[in-house]
Order: sequence, then structure tokens, then C-alpha cells
Amino acid sequence: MDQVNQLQAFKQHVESYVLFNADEWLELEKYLTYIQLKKKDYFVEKGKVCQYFGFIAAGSVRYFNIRNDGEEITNFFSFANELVSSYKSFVKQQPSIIYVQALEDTSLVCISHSNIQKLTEHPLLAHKMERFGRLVAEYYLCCYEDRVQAFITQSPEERYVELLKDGQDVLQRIPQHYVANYLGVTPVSLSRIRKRIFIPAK
Amino acid sequence: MDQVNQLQAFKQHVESYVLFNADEWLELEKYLTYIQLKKKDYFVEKGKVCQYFGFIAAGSVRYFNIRNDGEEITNFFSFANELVSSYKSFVKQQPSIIYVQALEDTSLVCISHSNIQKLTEHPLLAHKMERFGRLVAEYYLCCYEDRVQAFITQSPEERYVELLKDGQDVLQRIPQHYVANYLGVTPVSLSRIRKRIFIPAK
DNA sequence: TTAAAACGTTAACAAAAGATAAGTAATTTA
DNA sequence: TAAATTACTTATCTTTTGTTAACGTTTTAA
Repeated sequence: MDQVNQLQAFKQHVESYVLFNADEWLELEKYLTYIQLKKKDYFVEKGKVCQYFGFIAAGSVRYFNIRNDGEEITNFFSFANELVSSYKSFVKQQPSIIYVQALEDTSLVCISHSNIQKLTEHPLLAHKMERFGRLVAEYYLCCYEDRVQAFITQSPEERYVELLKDGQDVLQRIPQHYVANYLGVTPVSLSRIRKRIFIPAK
Repeated sequence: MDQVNQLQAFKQHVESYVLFNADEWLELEKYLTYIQLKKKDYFVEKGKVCQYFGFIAAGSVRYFNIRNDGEEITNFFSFANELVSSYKSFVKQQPSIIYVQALEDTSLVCISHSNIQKLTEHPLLAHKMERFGRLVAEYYLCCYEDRVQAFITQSPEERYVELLKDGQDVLQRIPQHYVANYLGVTPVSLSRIRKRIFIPAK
């Protein structure tokens, strides 16, 4: 995917939050950074400060942690036309507690933290950029609200069934043990859940 | 607690995000609503649109859900000097999926949704209000990020031990079965966890 | 103040999940 | 392409959790 198309996709996504006119876009474009990740490249590594806030024009990423025993624990995924960052690390400019890694070759349109600072002080763009930042945070906040709600009110099996409903395409692209972590269970347990669901007891 | 003190506490909290000068405060104050809740009064009810975004000057609230079988499931708590709203409902102006109820008599400094709209278009205050909104959303997003992380990487027992560390005072004020829900386990299970922790096997 | 309701603990049993290991299939990569 | 690695399932055993019910205590409300 070339930069023109990446920018196009980025614009479309941003405008689902806030509308910018042509002049504003010309100015905003100066602050964008294009980043290409190959499969397994890191967008952020644990212990390092997340420098960019990214939009996935193409590809996908996985957010994970490494336990003391070396096991990788997957928290989350982001796909094309979604945003990506180690949010807390980016916002607070503190070392990330997670890794964010490309699941496949991935094209990103990014804004660095220092450019975000400049944009939120920019005479022409400040107001809309603040609003954009707020709406993005609110969007993800609502996602997390749902996710916490699910952990509290649903069993792992129910969470998996729910995920099957609105994430068929997603599930097919992701190794199952990553999904298991995402649901908060072990891969072995997810395998049993699948067995229970697909081959009901006679 | 009288309104002067409530406003004082509110100002202090807001200024931990964004600084407003005296003139700005005088203007902003026009948009505030003071709400008193008696114990067990609702701040928001399920199915109704959350009209206010509130700051708890004194008191505390509990966020909960009612399951099909009538059981109440507690999601979250907010205490004095914290913000409260059914975030998703307030932001999207759609019916709340949860109840928010006062755990004790509670004094709130609130801004209505329509006033938030006016403030984010206000010639004097817009920029700072947008920033305030963004920083608040980011703050809560980080809280949720931690909470989801805890569900994925920790056992209920570990989550409880963690909660004991930084929430001693909180735990003493809240019925234990509310805490159990918050941790994602049943009250019976939390009782067993407590037994395991406090009376270690000989 | 007394009766009713709500709380927390414990017990007993069933269901589910974790840990470990083994075995097969699929994918990677040298 | 062959060897190595990774992924998924299955089995066994242990631990934890859920469910239901009982019991004494505390709190609430009539």
C-alpha cells in the first residue's frame, strides 16, 4: 500500500471523529510519519517509551506481555483501520509495560508524541486536535468498559461465544493460543471450551 | 459539606488536569450543577441516559448491573475526589447499561451533557475544556488498561492481594460481596480466598 | 425494640480451569 | 526438502471455582 492510499485511509478514519477542511489537512499532513513494520517487528517494546500513536492502514498487531516464566500473554489485537499505541506509555511518556508487535507486514500512519504536543498548541489545529484526542480516548474507554464488563459478568465460555459472533474473520487470522489469553484462559482450556461448544454431549 | 467547599475540591481536582485563571473559573462556574444524593439514591439508572458527569466532593458510589436472575453485579467504585458517570451512556447519550448508586450520602459537582457541549464551543473555555475532556478520558483509559491487564495476567487471589495493598481503606467501607464481584468471583469464593491468605496452611 | 433482611463463613458436591505431558498436524526455516 | 519449531488437541491429575444450603451475626427498618 502506497503512502497516498495510506493517507486516504487515515483521513477517512480521522474524519469519523472530527472534520478537517483542506487547508487544515495540508497543515496536519506535515506532522505525520509513515512507518512500515515487517511481520514480528515491534511497534513498542516493554521498558521503552512509546513514541508514536499509529493508525493501521494495512496489517494487524498484537499487544502482549511476557511473564516471569517466559510465557507470552496476549492482551489485545488491532487491525486495519484501527488505531494502535501502548496508550498509557504514550500518554504519560513512561516505559511501556507491554510489547506491541506486527502479526503480519503492517503499514502505519503515525504521529509522534512531540508532534501531538505541537498540534495541541497549534493555532490552526489545536481545538480540533484536542477534540480528536478526547474522542479517541473515549472510544477506547468504551471498548475497555465492555471488556471489563465481560470479565465480570461472563464465563470464559460465554466470552468465547460472544467473540465468535462478532469476530469470525478476526479469529481465523489469529493463532488460537493468543485468543485464549485474550479471553483470560489457558490455551488448553480454550481447546476444551471449543470441544464443549462444537461437539455437545450426547 | 457546603457548596463553597465542594467547589473548592472540584477546582483542585480540575486543576490537576488543566489550569484555569480566575476569569475562566467565574465563567465555568455558571455551568455547574450541585447534586446531593442520599445513600442508595441513583446517580444513573439502567435504561436511562446519563445526563451528568460528576465530581464526588464527598461520599462514594457503586457501579452495578442486575443479572437476569436478579443478582446485582458490582463493576466498580468511585470515592471522594474522583469523577463519576456512566461514561458510555454520557458520551454517546444512549441508555445506560449500568446503575450508579450512592454507597453513602454523597455530594456531587456536576456538568450536564448539554453544558459540556456549550463549554466545548465556548469562545473563552473551549480549548481548555477539550483538553480537560481528553485528559480525563485518558486517565480513565489508563485505569481500565490496568484492570483488563489484571484480569488477564492475575488469578482472583492475586487480584485480591493487589487490592489489599493499595485499597485497605476502601475495602473496609465496602460490603465484601461487592468486592467479590469487582474481582470477578463469587462472594463464597472470596471468603475462601481470604481464609487461604489469612490462615496459611500449617 | 423486635422482626426481617442482609452479611460473611463454612460445608458438600459438581463443574471448570490450571499444570503437565504426550502425541499429531501444520508451519517455518535452514 | 528435511529438520526443527510451533500449534492444537487430548488425557490425567490437582486445584480452584461455582452452586446450594445451612448457620450465626450484624444491620436495617417497621
